[in-house]
Amino acid sequence: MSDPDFERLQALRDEIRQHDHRYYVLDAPSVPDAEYDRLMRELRALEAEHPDRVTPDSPTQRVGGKALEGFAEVHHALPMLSLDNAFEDLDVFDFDRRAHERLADAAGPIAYSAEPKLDGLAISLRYEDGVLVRGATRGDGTTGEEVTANLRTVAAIPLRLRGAGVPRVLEVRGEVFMRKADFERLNARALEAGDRTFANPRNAAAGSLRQLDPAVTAQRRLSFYAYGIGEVEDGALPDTHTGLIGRLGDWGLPVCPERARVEGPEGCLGYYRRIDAVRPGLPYDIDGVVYKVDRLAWQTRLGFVSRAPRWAIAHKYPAQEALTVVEAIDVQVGRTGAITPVARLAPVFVGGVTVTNATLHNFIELARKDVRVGDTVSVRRAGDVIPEVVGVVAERRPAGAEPWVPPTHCPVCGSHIERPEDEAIARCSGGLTCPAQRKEAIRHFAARRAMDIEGLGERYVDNLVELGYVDSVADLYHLGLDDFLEMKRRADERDGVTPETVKAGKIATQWAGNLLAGIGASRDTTLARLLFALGIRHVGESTARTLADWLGSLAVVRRAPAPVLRALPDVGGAVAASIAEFFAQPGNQAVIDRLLERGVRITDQHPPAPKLAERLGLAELLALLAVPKLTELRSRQLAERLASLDELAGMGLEALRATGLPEEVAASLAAWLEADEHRALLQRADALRVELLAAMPHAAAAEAPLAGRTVVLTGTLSGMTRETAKARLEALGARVAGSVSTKTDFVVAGADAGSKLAKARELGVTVLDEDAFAALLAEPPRG
DNA sequence: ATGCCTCGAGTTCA
DNA sequence: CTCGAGGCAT
Repeated sequence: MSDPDFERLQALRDEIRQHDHRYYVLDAPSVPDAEYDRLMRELRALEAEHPDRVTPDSPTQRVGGKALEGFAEVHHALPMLSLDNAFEDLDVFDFDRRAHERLADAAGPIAYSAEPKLDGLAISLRYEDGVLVRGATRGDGTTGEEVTANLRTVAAIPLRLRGAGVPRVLEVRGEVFMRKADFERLNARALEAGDRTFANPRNAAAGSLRQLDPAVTAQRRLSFYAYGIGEVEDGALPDTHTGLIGRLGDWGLPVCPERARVEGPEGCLGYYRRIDAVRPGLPYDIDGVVYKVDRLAWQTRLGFVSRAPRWAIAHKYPAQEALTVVEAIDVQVGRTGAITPVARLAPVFVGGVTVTNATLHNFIELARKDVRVGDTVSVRRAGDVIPEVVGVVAERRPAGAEPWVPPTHCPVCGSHIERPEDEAIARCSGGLTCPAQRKEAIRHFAARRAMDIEGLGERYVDNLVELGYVDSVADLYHLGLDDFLEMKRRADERDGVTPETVKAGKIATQWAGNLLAGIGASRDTTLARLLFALGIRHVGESTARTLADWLGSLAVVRRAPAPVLRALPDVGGAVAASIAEFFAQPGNQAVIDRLLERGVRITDQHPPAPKLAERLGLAELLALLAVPKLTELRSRQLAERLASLDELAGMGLEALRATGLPEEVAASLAAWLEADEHRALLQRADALRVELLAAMPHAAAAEAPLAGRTVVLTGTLSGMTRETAKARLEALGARVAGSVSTKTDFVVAGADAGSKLAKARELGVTVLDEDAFAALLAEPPRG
């Protein structure tokens, strides 16, 4: 390479770096884009002639070439922490007070470094001898993903640090985000190209950074601000956080210009309000501000609580809300008859989506908020998902707006609406005579987690019920092709759909065929699915499984009296009563008979679980009868004097006294036994008890590898669906729960895990990433 | 009695 | 996801 060429190469690189720095770090572009592009093109051409001169820190190396297979894991030597959250002023005062308590020698207010909390992705950048060698996402804080190739394409991230005093090894922590303007440009372009758009800048930034092809990342304009450091070797650093961030800026790293040094909690709150005021004008989205104890030596002394530092806290802004007008308040009738008021809203964009409906939960809640038709209300997406009405803007209430009057009768069937004294939810009393409840019951029956009838969507359920083809779920199983076609024809007629063409007829036939096949395929099912599908109140997937596992067969479940049901784990008085009541209805029994007659077949019935024996001892069952004053202790006493429950049914007050029970217990029991229905219950319960104990297999099944373990799934697994993961875990004997607590044995965290992961860390619960989970499934622990 | 912890049920939008 | 309510440990 000739010297002039080499000089030109260096000059080009320097100039481009200057422009990058001015544009991304100083936010003050010095040349038009076209000029910048020209420089880049020249550099690329020159480098193409001299491939041996291409260095990793050359600006051209930002745009990576080849797509990755996946991301490698990176272990963070110093974990990337999460922060505790403050939501109210009081939380900030508490935070400051705790810091003061641990820094007894701190005279006067503590100085804090305050900065906006950007809504982006936390990353770590490793510089060795000033050159970027590795970039990684935060991941779970301990282990992240290696995204160096993608981060290289982020122009705001210097590939080489400038200036003096750069440590030999320096890990920089900061946030990758997308500016509002860049986000809008990206979405506008996507819209033009017919691609899908991103809901918000955070999603766009996350999606862009996780691109396997760095060339895609390169086309998205991502930004970066440094806000801290990780590992450092061989380097001297300032002794305050403010000084540290200033130094990072000196070395060419972009840092947030809105930073401030404030004193005491009052200073923090002042900053919080100042930023809130300018928030709409900021070029990026934020979800709060962060305060850090400024003096680094003090940070060290304060240390950590589990995974969060005691020297920093994130002060969050309330979730973004938007104002809109209530056009109407409707009520919906759920499967259990629950009446839910829903606000119909003028469409409004909030939290990344357009909202037109928002739940008002129940009458009490609605009355408390006093929402009226015509009101201007504030709407937010609770937990960033489900829209809810936060409150009414009182000043904007139109004159003459009347308080909303809850209906007294079901809008669908006209039955009375009842609300038990101590419950918040009002219910239609119509039961299955109410078409709304019937539809919901059938839809529930057909749902994927229930009988899984493919092809039976909401519209068809509505039509089948409205036109009288289906009254109960059993009716689904005797309809034939012709019935479905006839129904469709009548539905079309009713809706005024144009006369059928030959082609339409063909499509209808195909639809009916598919539905018939779907219904047929659902006939073979499991006991748990069928029990869940029946829609018994208080019996969800989990309870249905408990019933199936412990009792083993439908025959037993359908005639189990409440006390026997109460012997099962997680089944108490309310649940047992609900189940027993369901099966006490002749109509429900008839539906089950018809289901079986029409070919519904339970494939997994088995004898009752052996472990049931210890829960169905005489004493245990006595306690489960729910006789007033008959405590567990007294039940045990009584049981010792009895050979069977039958015997008890024949006992009067005298005989009971003779067993040594205290007078009032004996009296209470005698009174209870007077009722015929109670004696009948006693006998039924005892008969089933004896039968179950006799039917029980003696050999205990081998212990499953994960028996007794509770697992929680969170985030998105790339290798399998949540359903599959759940099934695999359950096959190993584990229980899959929905929320993390101290009882959770471990959490499986996929990508973009949220609050559950945070909670797991807070509680110190073991977290498995996807690889570890795969390993566990491949080789379960023995025993 | 009290306070977790889980489950059930209802919910929105793309 | 969030709420209420049921179950159960303390």
